[in-house]
Amino acid sequence: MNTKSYYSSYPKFHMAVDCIIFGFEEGGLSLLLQKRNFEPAMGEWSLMGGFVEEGESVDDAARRVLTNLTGLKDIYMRQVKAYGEVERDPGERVISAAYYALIDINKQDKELIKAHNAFWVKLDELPHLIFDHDQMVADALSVMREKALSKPTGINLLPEEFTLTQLQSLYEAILGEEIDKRNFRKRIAEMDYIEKTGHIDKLLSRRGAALYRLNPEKYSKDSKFKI
Amino acid sequence: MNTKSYYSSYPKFHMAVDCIIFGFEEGGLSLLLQKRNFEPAMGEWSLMGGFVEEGESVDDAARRVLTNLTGLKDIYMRQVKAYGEVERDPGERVISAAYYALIDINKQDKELIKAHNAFWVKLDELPHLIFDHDQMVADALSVMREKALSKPTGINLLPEEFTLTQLQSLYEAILGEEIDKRNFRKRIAEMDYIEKTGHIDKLLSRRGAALYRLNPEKYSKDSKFKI
DNA sequence: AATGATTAGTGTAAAAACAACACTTATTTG
DNA sequence: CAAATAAGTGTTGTTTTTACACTAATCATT
Repeated sequence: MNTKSYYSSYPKFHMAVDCIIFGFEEGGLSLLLQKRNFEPAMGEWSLMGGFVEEGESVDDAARRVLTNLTGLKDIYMRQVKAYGEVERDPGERVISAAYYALIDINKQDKELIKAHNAFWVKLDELPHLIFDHDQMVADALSVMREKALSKPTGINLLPEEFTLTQLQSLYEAILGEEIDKRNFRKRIAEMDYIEKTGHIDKLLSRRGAALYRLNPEKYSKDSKFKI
Repeated sequence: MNTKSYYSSYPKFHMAVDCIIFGFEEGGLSLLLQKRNFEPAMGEWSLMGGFVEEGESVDDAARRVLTNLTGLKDIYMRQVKAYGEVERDPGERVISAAYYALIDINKQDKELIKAHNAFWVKLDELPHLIFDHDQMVADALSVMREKALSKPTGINLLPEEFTLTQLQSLYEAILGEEIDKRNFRKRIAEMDYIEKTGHIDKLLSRRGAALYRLNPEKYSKDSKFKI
């Protein structure tokens, strides 16, 4: 019996991924958006997306789209959910899985971004996006913030060794709110896998600041983290 | 220009839904599983699934599968995520979105279930499931429990008017752990949208117990709920 | 009528977590 | 040597969470 025939009577659909690419810089997050210079919805703003290819997992498609646009590889991406309304894309039916990523706003291939007519837009200045992309962004933000509260998130955007001020800025950007410095440091001090390296940074401040790193040997999925 | 042609060069995929149907009864949750009497993976255990049809949203496909199996309509279902590994179904490539639902284990169409060769299995006695269905169940449980901690969940499984003991049993089943009675009642007392009706249940206990109901007019998405 | 069984209903106190808050220190620059 | 800058540090009050045990009402049994 030919196993390829079990499902042949069922319909097939275009499957896409849409990437919510958050860019971190001191002061807040931005989103990498595309001003569409192609149909459909030419001239409007949208997330960066792409179609899943034969023989490619949906996760891999998301990674490919991210790499094509930014040149970055091996970036943590997480699926938010799939969006499957019939008319979500008015052109033709497409089911799309949304993924988010968080990257350093200064570490991507500017040429590639320009070639795709993509721009960084601050989170609090977002234009209206096509289709259900506004919803995708809202969902992704909520998932990412939820995660950031209970797992170290985005530490890979900082240098290998970082100051607590840098770490706090990262968290303030992700959460979109200010954090009390003393309370923040108290909480970090409880996590033994974020450890002082003994090195001192002399570039970011006059006084100098202790450098820390995340010790991957001490960190596991069950390690406690609470901001 | 024919809008139907924008995407025509991209591949298409079978799109399925898999339903994690939790059944509530005093004492714990069960899962409605299918002992497959068809290929592929005949004889093995799996979630109840189905293919998305032309002109049908993915959400609607999940609702249809639930209705076909249980006879139940208008049940809250929530998507967990989409699963898109290339080889996840060894027969042929299928992308699947997982949805969970929580229903009353005594309120479904037993004939339909029998016709589908489906059975209720206690959560702590689950067999190994085919493909990535174990992962789907784990993910769904985690999403549902997360939700139950911050939103009233499953109250529709109780009678219109219910006792606090019933509500506590529901929550103990969902969370899979015992809850302190006094602390539980204290927390419920803080939610003004769960209100005493003034009626007394005389069936479930000798003493009789005050009946409560969820007042939908007082309840909104932003209402506080914390177990 | 009294006893036993069953489930409903109730409060307190200790511990832990969280939130608010301001000054001193080290260093560089002018 | 004064000014500027960012790092670093504790305490206190408030809120939240947890642990814990007895009385009340009713029905069934004898």
